[in-house]
Amino acid sequence: MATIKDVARIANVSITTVSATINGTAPVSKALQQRVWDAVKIAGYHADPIARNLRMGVSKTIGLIVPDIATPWAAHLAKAMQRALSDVGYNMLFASNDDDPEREFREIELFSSHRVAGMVIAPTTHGESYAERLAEAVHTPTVLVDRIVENARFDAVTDDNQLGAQLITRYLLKLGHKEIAFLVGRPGISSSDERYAGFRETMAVAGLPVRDDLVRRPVFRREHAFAAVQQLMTLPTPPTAIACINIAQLLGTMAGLQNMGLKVPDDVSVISFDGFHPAEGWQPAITALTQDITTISIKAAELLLARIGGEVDYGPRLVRVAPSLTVRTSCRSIQ
Amino acid sequence: MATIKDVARIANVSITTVSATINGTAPVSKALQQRVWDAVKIAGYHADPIARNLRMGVSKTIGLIVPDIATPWAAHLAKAMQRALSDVGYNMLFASNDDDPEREFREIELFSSHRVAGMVIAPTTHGESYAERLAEAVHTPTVLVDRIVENARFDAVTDDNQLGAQLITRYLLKLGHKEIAFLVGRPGISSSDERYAGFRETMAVAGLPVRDDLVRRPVFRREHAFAAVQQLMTLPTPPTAIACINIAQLLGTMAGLQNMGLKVPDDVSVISFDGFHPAEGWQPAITALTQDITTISIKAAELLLARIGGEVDYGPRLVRVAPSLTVRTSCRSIQ
DNA sequence: TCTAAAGCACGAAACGATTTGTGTTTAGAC
DNA sequence: GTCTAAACACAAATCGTTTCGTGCTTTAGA
Repeated sequence: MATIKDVARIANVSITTVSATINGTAPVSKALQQRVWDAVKIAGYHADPIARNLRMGVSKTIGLIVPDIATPWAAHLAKAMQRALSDVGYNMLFASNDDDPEREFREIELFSSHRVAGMVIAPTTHGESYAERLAEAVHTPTVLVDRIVENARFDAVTDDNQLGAQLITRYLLKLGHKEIAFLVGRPGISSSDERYAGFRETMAVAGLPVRDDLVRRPVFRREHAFAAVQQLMTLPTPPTAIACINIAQLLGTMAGLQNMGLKVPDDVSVISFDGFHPAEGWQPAITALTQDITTISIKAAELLLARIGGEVDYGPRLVRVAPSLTVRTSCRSIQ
Repeated sequence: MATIKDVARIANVSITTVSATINGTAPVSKALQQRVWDAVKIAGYHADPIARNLRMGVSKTIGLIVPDIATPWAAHLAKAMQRALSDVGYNMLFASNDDDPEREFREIELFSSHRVAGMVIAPTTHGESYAERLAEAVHTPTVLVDRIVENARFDAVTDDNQLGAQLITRYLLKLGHKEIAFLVGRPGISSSDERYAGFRETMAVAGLPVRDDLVRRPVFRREHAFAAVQQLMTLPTPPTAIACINIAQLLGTMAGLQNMGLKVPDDVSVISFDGFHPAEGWQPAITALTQDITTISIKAAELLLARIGGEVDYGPRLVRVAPSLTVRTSCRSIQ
C-alpha cells in the first residue's frame, strides 16, 4: 500500500505538506496542493486509519452493543444506525452479549481499547449499581437506547412508554375490554416499569380497577408467559384481553394459548407493546405498537455526533420517540 | 492508560523484556518474568491493540459482510459467528450493504484498511466479472458463505442445495403433488440455480414432467412473487403446491394468496427452501428447510482461522452443510 | 583454563500517520 | 529601500507497540 511517504516523494514535497494539504490543517500554496493531489491519485493513496488512530488517539469508528443482535429490533437498529453513521464517515463495530452484563462490560472495554469515537449501547441494566459500573467503564461519548438507566450521565433515546401504554389501554377500553391481563417484565427494567405504570394510570383515569390476579410478574421469558397464560385462562373470571410487554412474552403467550386450544381473537384478545407481525398472510396479525426505529437511530446518531463534536454544554439528554398503534386483527370488540 | 513503558519502569527492566515476557517471544529469566507480571498487575496494563496493530500489520479483528443484517438469517449468522470467534480472542466488525455490490466493495476496502485478520462475506454476487473484482479487492484470508461465487479462489461454506431440493421435492411427491409450481430466483445466484436444478433432477428421477408454465422466473422480490402467484392460481390447471426459493418469495407468495382469498394448505400447499416460522401459535406454519446456521458459522470460523494461521497447503475448499426438512402444516396430502 | 555456544537483557529502529517548532520566502507598508 | 508580518515548507518528535542487532554473562565441553 502507498504511504504518505510515497506521496511526498512523488509530489516532491515533504510529508508535512502532504498531510497539511489533505487535512487542510495548515496553509499550502495552490501550486503545491495541486501537485500533492495529483500524487495522491497516482499513488492511489488512502491514509492508514490505524496509524492515524494511534497518533490522534481516536478513530472514526462507533461501537454498537445490544443484548441480542438476532432480535429483529436490534438487527433493524444496527442497520439503521450504520446507515446514519456511514453517511458521515464512520464505520461500526458491533457486539451482542445475550443480556449478560459481564459480557457487556467486557465489550465496552474492548471497544474502548480500540479507541472508538463513541458508543451506542442498548444496556442490559442488570446487576447491582449498574449505573455506577457503567459510568466507570465508559470514557467516551455514548448514547443509551431502549432501556433507561437511572442516574446515568449519558444521553439516551427511548420509547415514549407512557404514550404507548395510553394508546394500548385506551384501544382495549374502546373495544369494551375491562378484564385486562398485564404481563409485567423483569423488575427494574425501565421499559417494563413505565409501561405498567402507564397502564395503571390510564385505567385509573378511566375509573376502572386493575384486578391483582390479572397482573403477572415477573414474566420476561417465553416459559414464564406460557405458564402465566395457563393460570390466567383458568381463572373463574378469565381476562378478555392480554397485554404483552415484549416479544418474548408475546411468543410465550401465543404458544400457551395454542397449547390450550384457544383462538385469538375469538377466545381472547392479545395486544403487544413490541411490534411483531411476521408478514401479510399469517394469522393472527397482532395489534401492536410500532416503534420508529429509524427515528430512534437518527436521534441517537445526532446526540452522539454532537457529543463527539464536543460542541455541547448541556447535561444528559433524554429523547422520547413516540410509538404508534398498528391495529391488526388480534383484538375483537366485546359489547 | 498504562503503557508498556510504565510497566518497564515499575519492573525496572527494559521495554523489550516486558514485551518478550508478555508475548513469550524471547527467553526471559524466571525472576524477571515475575517482576514483569507483578508490574503488569500493578499498572493494570493491557497492550494497546492499535499500536500493536500498526506495528504488526494485522489486528485481532474479523470483518463480516452481509447483504442485509436485518434478515433473521444474517442476524443469526452474525451472532453465531461472533460467538465462535470471540472464544479465540477475535472481535468483529460488521457491515450490511443492501445487496448493493458497490457498497459491498467499499466495505471490503474499509475492512482491509483496518487490517482485519480475515473476512467472512455473504457475497452479493451481482455485477459483471464479480469473481475477478472480488479477487482483486480481497487480500486477506476470507471465507464466503451462503452463495457460491464461480471461480472464486476463496474457501466457502454453503448449503447442500441439491440435498435440500431432493428433500423438498420428494416430500411433495410423497404427499401426492404432481403439479408443483417453482419460483426461481435471480439468475446467476448459486443457491437459486442449484435448488432449481435439484428440483428438476428429482422430478426426472421420479419420471415426472416439469410443466413450463408452473416455473416462474426471475422472481426475487416480494412483488414478483405476489404477481407470479396471481398468474399461477388462475391457470386452467393451477398448481397444487408452490415451492419458494427464499423468504422474500415466500412472503410475496403468502401475501398474494391472501389477496386472492386462498387458504394454505386447504387451497394450495406452500413449501420453502428458506426456513421461516414466526413462532408457535401462528398459522400457517410453513413446512421448510432448516439451515444449521450454527454449523455454518463454526465451519466458516474453522476455515478462516486455518487460513489466518497460515498452516494450509490446500486450495479453495467448499464445505456443504446439510439442511433438514422441518415438516409443519403448510402442505396437505392429496390423493 | 580457555573457548564456543547458549542464554539473557537492552537500545534503537521500525510501523504510518499528525503536530510542533524553526527557518525561509514573499508581499505590503512606511 | 528597509522592516514586519504573513505565508509557506520542512525536519524532527510523537503515539505504543514489536523486533532486529548487539553485547554481556553464564554454562558446557575440551
